[in-house]
Parts: sequence; C-alpha cells; structure tokens
Amino acid sequence: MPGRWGKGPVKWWYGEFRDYGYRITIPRQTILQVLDESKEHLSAEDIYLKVHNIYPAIGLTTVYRTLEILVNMGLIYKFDFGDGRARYELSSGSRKAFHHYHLICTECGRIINYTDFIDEELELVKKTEKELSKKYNFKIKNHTIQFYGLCDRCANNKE
Amino acid sequence: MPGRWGKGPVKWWYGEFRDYGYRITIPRQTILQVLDESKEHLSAEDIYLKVHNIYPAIGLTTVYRTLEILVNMGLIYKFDFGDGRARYELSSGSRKAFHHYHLICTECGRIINYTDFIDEELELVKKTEKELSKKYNFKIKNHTIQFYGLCDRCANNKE
DNA sequence: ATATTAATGAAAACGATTATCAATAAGGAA
DNA sequence: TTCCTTATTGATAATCGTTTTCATTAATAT
Repeated sequence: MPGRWGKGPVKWWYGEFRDYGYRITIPRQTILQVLDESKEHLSAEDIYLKVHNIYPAIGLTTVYRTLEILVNMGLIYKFDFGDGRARYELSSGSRKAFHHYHLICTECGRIINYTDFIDEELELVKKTEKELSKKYNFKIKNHTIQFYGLCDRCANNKE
Repeated sequence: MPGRWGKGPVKWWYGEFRDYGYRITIPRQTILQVLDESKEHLSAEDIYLKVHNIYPAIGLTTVYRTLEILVNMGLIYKFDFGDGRARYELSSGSRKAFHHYHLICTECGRIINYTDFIDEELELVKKTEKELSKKYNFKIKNHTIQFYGLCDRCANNKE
C-alpha cells in the first residue's frame, strides 16, 4: 500500500475508528503515531513519555484509555511478560505481525521478538488451536509462546 | 516414590531447604502443604486464605516471601496470565509437570492446563530452544505457550 | 455556528506486591 | 535441656501500575 506509511500522522485507521463510533482526537492520533514509529514493546509509560514530547498536554489516563480501546478494536496487542507492567505493540504495521514469539530476560527485562521457526510453530499452533477449541469448547483468539532466561549481558554478569 | 506423597505435612523438601540455609517453619510447611494439595493455579491470596484455615496466624507478607524463595529454588513456577495477579504451582508433584501450556479465558480468567500435543510441542520447543539460545546467546530456563480466548460459559453469555 | 455528548486530564482510589521494623521462634552450642 | 544468635514473622506503611471520578474541553452532527 504505497503512501500508507508515509511520515506524519498515520490516518489509515480513521475509517475503522469512526465505524466504532470513536472520535478522532489529537491524543489518539499521537498515540497511534508513536506506536507506529516504534519497533519496541512499549509500556504505557513509555508511550506516555514519547507522546508527551509531541503533545505535552497528554495525560497518562488518556494513554491507558486509548490503549484499552485499541486492544478491543484489535489494532494493538497487549502483552504481559511478568514484570508487572503491560507492553503494547501494533498488531499490523510496516513489519509483519510476528508479535507472539518472545525471548524474555528475567534479569533485565529485555525482550526479543524472534521470527525463527515461526512457520513450523504456526503450523503446530494452528493444529493445536483447532483441536483444543473443539475439546475444551474454547473460542481461541490469540496465543503467545515465550521463552524465559538470561540474555548474554546478564548471563555474563553472573559469573 | 512410595510414601512421599502421603497425607500430613509434606517433608520431601526439608533437605533441599536446609541446603539453601533456610529454616523449616510452620508457615513454610503449611504453604507447601497447600500447594501440594491443590491442582489449581493459585494466586498469593488464594494460598493465603487456604493457609489461614490451617494456620490462622499466617500473614500475607509471609506468603509472598515464601513464594519468592520457592520460585528461586525452582520448587514452584510463577505464572502471569495478564489479569494483574501472579499464579503459582508446584513444579513437580503428584502429577507430572505440564505447567507450561494454558488456555486462558480473557473474560472470567479461567485457566485450563492442557496436555494435548505436548509431545509434539515439546519436540518443537526443544529444537527452537536450542537454536534460539545459540542465535541470541540466551540461556533459556523456561517457556510457556498460552492460548487466549473465551471459554464456553463466557462465549455463551455474549450472545 | 451551535448543541450534544464523547473525550480529556488532574486527582483520588484501587489492588497487588514490597519494604520496614519490632517481636518471635528455629536450630546450633553449651 | 537451656541459652544465644539470627533468620523469620506479621502488622503496618509504602510503592507501583492501573482505574475511577468528575468537572472541563473539544469533536462532530445539525
């Protein structure tokens, strides 16, 4: 989609936003812009700070509220890596959506998205998903695979 | 191991506990007993309440502190399912340790451990683990696979 | 341009977890 | 056993991420 990801405020979600009956506001535009420009797994506060640089009137409350509706709309994913704060990432974007596979350092909290083996994993996941939803009567919406351990830096610091 | 899982306070961890220099106390015994007798994914407060029935003098602080050392010792696993409270489960026990695979209802918080396909999954996980730890220099200690969705009860309530 | 009402931000409230600290009790030594 | 040392305890306060409240502001339909 040429031009869809040009610089400046992203607009591709305007229609979808209106379909939901949501208004298009500067805080919401800025939050989506920040999410779109970032490759990281951002926490609510990360996002707040980045938005604050662009639009200093922003409130942390608005960030939380906007993130919640974006999650409900399916525009972003919310992750919980066990460090007490949630992380958010656009569900679609410049890069393809491989947001489900993570390496997490339990020492420093570093998070790496890996994209190796996703084909094989996706196949197995799809099969599992199908069988599990049948067996347990679960309507499966999403999944994650996480590996926990020590990253190189932290492993070295331990010896 | 016959007799290892008899009723009454569990004692199999006494040695390990002493090796770590930890003292064996009534609160700790009771917490481990509760964990051993439960098949569920218990939150700290769940555990507190159950222990409180047996040993009313228990404090919530002690529960948190004990759980932390048990996690560090590797005797229990700590999970974070994204509902703001951590869950704990014995890493070994009467049942084998298939604590890594969950179905989570995002509506009511119900958690189901599934054990289907774990053979295939374990195989893939092992392979992935090996390759990822090489590629990213990660010392992988643990992993989880979670499926999020709606359980039968909650899916029905939505229509 | 105006009216309607969703959206905002500051502040307070909340819930889970952690830190503080004086009192207690486990376990080794005598 | 009894005493001593020190880890452990539980009540309380503090912390931190997130939610709620509510009066003010601003987006959109008219």
